[in-house]
Amino acid sequence: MSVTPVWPDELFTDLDRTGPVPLYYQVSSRLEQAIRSGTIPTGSRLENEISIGERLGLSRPTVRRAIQELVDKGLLVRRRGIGTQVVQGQVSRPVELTSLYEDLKHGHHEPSTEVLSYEVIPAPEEVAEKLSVAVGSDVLRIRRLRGTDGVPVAILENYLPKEFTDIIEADLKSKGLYQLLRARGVTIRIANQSISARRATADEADLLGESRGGPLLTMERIAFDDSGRAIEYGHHCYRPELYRFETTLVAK
Amino acid sequence: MSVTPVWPDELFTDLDRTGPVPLYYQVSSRLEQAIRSGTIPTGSRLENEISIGERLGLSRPTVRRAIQELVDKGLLVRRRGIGTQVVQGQVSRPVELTSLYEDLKHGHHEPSTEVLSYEVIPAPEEVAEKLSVAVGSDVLRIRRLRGTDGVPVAILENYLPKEFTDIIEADLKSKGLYQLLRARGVTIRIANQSISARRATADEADLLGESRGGPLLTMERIAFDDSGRAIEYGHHCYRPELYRFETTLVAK
DNA sequence: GAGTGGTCTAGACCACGGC
DNA sequence: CCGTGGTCTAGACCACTCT
Repeated sequence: MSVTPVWPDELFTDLDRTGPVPLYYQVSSRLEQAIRSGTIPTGSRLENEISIGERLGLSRPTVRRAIQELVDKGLLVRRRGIGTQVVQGQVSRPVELTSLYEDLKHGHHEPSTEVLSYEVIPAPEEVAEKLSVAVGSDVLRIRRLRGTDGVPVAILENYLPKEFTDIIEADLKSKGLYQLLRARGVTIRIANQSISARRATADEADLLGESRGGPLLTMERIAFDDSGRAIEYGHHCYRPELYRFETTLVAK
Repeated sequence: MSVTPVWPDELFTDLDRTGPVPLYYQVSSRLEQAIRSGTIPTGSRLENEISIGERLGLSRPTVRRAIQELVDKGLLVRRRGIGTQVVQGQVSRPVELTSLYEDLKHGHHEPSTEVLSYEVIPAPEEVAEKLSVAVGSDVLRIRRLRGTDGVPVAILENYLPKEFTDIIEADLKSKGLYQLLRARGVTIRIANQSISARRATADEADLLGESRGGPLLTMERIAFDDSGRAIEYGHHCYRPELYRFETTLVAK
């Protein structure tokens, strides 16, 4: 029974079966759009998976996969014997594998970057260990001051293996580090992050316009490419009034 | 060709096809165990999905799903045309949807809890909004001091709707909040978290044994149950030398 | 060309929740 | 009891990478 609420049929009329975009992705992204825009209201129930498949001309596994994507994002909830519901009242905003630059850009702010230093140095023990290179071998060290709308937000300190020394210093002013790596054919696949806090040093406080000894939000990250090779080790600190890490967690 | 490294056949000999545990889960958890223990070395390649399926007597989708679980956890990397590899050299430790109590317990520490206050109060505006209840309606407020091995680590402040006032104050000393909610039949499914930092107040500094005005790591969380209803709003602060949030991010 | 993962189909049976 | 999602099968075709 149940007055299964439906969406306008037009939402899914023109699925492209020839192009490179997977069907499940076309369905899930349009569904997500419809939910976020309110076209499908929060709390409403979806039809069962088989009916949806029939209406869209898709098999059940394909429909399931589309739905699963949104369950993983925290937009839908499935309960056996009950059905699938749009989660009530919240916007979910996951921590994503992007750099701060892209975070800010998507947030409709104007990011700015000042390159504080750009140099090749012998790897200190800590950095060598994180990047899995020999202590004392050449590594590229980049230190940047990142701001938004003219206000300093974060100090970014990054270390990369020496073959990346051809990253142009000038490019760092207008592009994110990950963007430059992608342009070089390097895709960051996995990152281990550790978030904590500490006091600002005098140097950091001056750069960020904070009081000396004031609290800073810190993030350490080691990023790996497809093959599991360590590409970047970063140690960043943020002004806590201006930045925070937001996550949506979904229990399995 | 490739010298496809294999695992000992014994690893997967006794799959249980009758019990309630899904086959893909049996495979992925044993595979994970084998990787974490080093039985399958980092960097090694797995056989292709079809061969694995034949060896285990499973269909390809089932094998794929098992592997996908570990890809999502950041233990394996798949590349089209190449194969599946164990990621090199790292332990991944995701932020999970558990409470601090369970985090500490799994970390082989002895967690302790002191209930600082336990009271029903009229909901302040901020709390009412987060829990989607009327301003001034009754909410349960719990404030706890969490320590490990006798050292204070965090101050946990939680708000719950009034129907949870039957959570026994005494139970909070020995059990986590989520554990108590589960025992009441409430499953936390989705949580929105926001991590940042700020100065400690005098009160907080005294409780945590920190210097006044020192940095604190903070986490705000709203947790929802299956139906999307807000169950808990929490505002926690941690001593940054003793606690941090670790995540493994995997690009899709 | 050979081998790999990425996607998709059309069924099947089961477990769980509500009636 | 019925309807739901959860799992599983046995195929198929395609895109990509390496040789």
